[in-house]
Amino acid sequence: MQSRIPPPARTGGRPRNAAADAAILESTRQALVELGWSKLTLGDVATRAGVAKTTLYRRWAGKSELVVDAVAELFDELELPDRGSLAADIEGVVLQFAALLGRPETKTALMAVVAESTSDEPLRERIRTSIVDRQKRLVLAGRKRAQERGELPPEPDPTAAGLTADLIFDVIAGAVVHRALVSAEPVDEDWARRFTLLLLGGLAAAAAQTW
Amino acid sequence: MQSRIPPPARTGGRPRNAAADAAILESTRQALVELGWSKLTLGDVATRAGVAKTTLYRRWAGKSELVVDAVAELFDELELPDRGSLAADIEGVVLQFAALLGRPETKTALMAVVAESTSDEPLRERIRTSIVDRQKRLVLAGRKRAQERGELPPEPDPTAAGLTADLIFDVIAGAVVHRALVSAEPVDEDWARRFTLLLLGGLAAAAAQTW
Amino acid sequence: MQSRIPPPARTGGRPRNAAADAAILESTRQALVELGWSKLTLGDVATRAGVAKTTLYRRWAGKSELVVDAVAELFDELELPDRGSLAADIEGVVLQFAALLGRPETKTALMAVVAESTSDEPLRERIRTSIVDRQKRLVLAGRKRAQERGELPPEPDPTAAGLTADLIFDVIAGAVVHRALVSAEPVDEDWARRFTLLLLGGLAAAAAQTW
Amino acid sequence: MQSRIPPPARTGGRPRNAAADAAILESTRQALVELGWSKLTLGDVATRAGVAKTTLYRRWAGKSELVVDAVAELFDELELPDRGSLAADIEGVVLQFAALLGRPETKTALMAVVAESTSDEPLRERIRTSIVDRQKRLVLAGRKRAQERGELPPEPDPTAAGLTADLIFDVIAGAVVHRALVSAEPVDEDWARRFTLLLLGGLAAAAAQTW
DNA sequence: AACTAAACGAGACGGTACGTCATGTCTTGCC
DNA sequence: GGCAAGACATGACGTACCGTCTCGTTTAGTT
Repeated sequence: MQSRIPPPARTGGRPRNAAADAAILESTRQALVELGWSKLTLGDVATRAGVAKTTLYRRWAGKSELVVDAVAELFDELELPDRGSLAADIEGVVLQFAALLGRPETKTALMAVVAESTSDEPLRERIRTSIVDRQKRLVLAGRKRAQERGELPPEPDPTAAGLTADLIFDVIAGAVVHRALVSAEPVDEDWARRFTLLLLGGLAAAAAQTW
Repeated sequence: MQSRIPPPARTGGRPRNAAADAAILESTRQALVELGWSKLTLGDVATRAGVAKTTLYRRWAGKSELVVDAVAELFDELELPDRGSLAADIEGVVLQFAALLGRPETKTALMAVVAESTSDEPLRERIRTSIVDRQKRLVLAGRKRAQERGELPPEPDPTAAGLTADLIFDVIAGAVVHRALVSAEPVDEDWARRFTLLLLGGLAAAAAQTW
Repeated sequence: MQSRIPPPARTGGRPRNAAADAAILESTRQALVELGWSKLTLGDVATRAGVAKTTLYRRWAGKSELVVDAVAELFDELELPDRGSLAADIEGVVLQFAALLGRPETKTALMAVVAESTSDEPLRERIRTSIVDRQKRLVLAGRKRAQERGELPPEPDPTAAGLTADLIFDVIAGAVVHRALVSAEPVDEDWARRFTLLLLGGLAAAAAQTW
Repeated sequence: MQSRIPPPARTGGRPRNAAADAAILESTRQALVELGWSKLTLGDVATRAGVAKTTLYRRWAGKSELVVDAVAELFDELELPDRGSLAADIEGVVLQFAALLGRPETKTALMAVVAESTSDEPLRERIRTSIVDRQKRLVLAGRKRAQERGELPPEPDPTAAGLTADLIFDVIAGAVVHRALVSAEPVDEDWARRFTLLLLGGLAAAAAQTW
């Protein structure tokens, strides 16, 4: 995944300061918390990072690209906890994801860049690769683990398996995001339990059908 | 819900031009389609509407408020079709909602104002009353109709009923939005059928438990 | 002479603040004294004048145009003193002109805008009308007065008269500017006397020839 | 006169590339013609000369110094032609000087560096030695030759001689510059003849006085 | 029919941020 | 040590919108 503007083919010249990247991304998250998306300015980010505006523009094409990168780093910490059962694993992921969305930089930035991406195809692509697909791995890993535990039967048809995984993913991610950001209600243990119950029940019912 | 700035108590003076409101809202939607949220400017909207900037500011407090109103009008057309069964009704709502989200002005505006609302409580309130609650009513109406048909048992506990309705609502709206805007995959009849199957199966399983 | 950007044909709208013009021009001269031409910035001028940068750009196209106007105001104070004889009048004008060129805002600005004008024809035209031609009037007025006094014969041939006036003008203005700005030597009473002697002697000799 | 930054005392290391100097000065003149003073940038000059910016800064302190050197080279070609009489010699110098000022790089650069020099004493000094004094020598040489021819009497008082030479120099250089750059009229043979007539007549008249 | 008070268009205004550009310095690796 | 390449901090550029303001001009509904 390449979202920063790459340095020119190295034929000479002073190399870019690697520390600046980290400082810029951290400052971006900080500024997002304090100012929100629409009041965040690249000049301000540069100042916080102790870096010139030109340095920032040399590496990122604009506000959206920078924010996507800054937020994407946060999604690296998501992982599938092993809580012993499929239901518990799902609850764990839901709560972990909700905790991430509860952080002000994430909640503000995520919706804003998605909004921008509705009229910017490359940006949508970058969001998908940098952010969204990291979560999809969790769904696949969770199913694999459940199958190893014998909680789920092996899926013989790979096409149907992919469709189901996509559906599950949209349901989980969509419900949690909607609950947290649109309904603005807490995603607590109780909600996670009820949601997991609904999801697993639905999957069982669906598995009984011909898809 | 009143989001426009109200005219002063009428003691005389020229009344506001009612046609201007419609022109402004329509121009706002048009501009959203062409420019997206971040490049939409109020000056541009005023020009398109053939109206002075002052006229616009006399009636709305800012960009977010204006866009919420402009988009809210689109949600007026949502209604619960009677397709004969609970499953068919849900599929109908899903497809209707997806069709609305397919329009560029809706998709852009919805995510953008939600993003702004993460750091603007009054705005979130306005979004809830103008937009979100219009959808939630469909869930409630759908359940009522299903109970009348005998497809669902009456819910004796109003608290549990509310919790369930909220959960269903977050799942439906969240999944459709995520599919349409983030995954950027089509919400077609097939997807709607598979999603409905999952949802109803989950509800049945959940109803068998003590919530 | 029109060097400011004119306001649009008045059909409505808030009128320009006339006081701002004076404040801007005065601030420009002040900044020229302190900073010199190349370090003068329009943002700084705007700040000094207590005016927004946009106001400044609404009225002038750029640095050169602004400085020409600012300096041109200084040339309004030049006038032909009546000192009783042609020689004394010339000496008076020379000293007056030298005093003007001695002011730091004039000396810096004049050469700089002339330099810019070498690759900017409209600017040269503006300099000529706003600044240079004001001085040429002094030559014509001086000759007229000398003719009334009987010190010079009436000039029957208008073409030759024009040529002579242009030549005199280039000699006077050029010599004073060169002495003051390039040689950087004082234009004092002694120099003025010697220069006038040379000029009048030359004119008398030239008048004896067929031009 | 040394206006380039001298290389460090030679203790070893790679010597400077002498060809680069010529390329830089030539590129400077070229860029002056195309861009004018204010739009000329050192980075652009370096690129044209096929040289790194650092090389340029290693040798010159800034834009003014570089341009003075670039233009000074042009003044090397000035010389006093022997046309047989004082009047003809003066006309020849005037035309030669005018031809130099007619070149766009000269006219632009000369005024610009003089403007900068009004607030930069070392720069003025450099201009005087590199450029102005080259012209003044022509005045002195011309007088010497005229005295040898017997057209002018020997000047017994060296102080008065210096004063007169300075005055003549300011008058010639000033008038030609003003005619060419400010009035923007051609300095042709006719003008040169009329100007010389005026000057020589003035000198004769002045010589008749006690200075 | 005249009065009155607000709406309206136009556009100036003080601000703030934009994204670009030039300056003069620095760092790196090759000659 | 010179040199090409290019990153860097700095700071001005000229533009675009912001939201407010000041005009002169409608446009009702009173009186």
